[in-house]
Amino acid sequence: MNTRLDFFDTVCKIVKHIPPGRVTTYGAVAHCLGAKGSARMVGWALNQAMHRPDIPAHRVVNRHGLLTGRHHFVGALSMEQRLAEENVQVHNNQVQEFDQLFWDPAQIGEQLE
DNA sequence: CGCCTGACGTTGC
DNA sequence: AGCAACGCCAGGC
Repeated sequence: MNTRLDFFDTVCKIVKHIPPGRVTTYGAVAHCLGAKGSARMVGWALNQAMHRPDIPAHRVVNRHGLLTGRHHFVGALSMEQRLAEENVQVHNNQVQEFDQLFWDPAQIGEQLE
């Protein structure tokens, strides 16, 4: 219950704080939530959050930098397409320079700084 | 009420 | 280094 709102709320905030041209992973968000072992829950939460325009879920990918959730995107624009608009090089559903474009949720404070 | 699935990650082999 | 199995937690059937 509260856990759901807490998880959802935190994921929501983190994803919204993801800077453009940057991508993060479910595990990184989960780790920030304190549920590092529940990376799946992040995807689940995002599934609920992606329905909101303020939630750029397309910037969240798996540990391999692969756009695993693009099949869940009902929009005409696919994740790779949107990421491409963000100057993020994506090829075959895989983010190029993923290690370079990787953004950690812990950097939120730094971004605000 | 119990089992399976799911936008993942880590550890073991 | 690559592949397989297990673990998480909640939702759906």
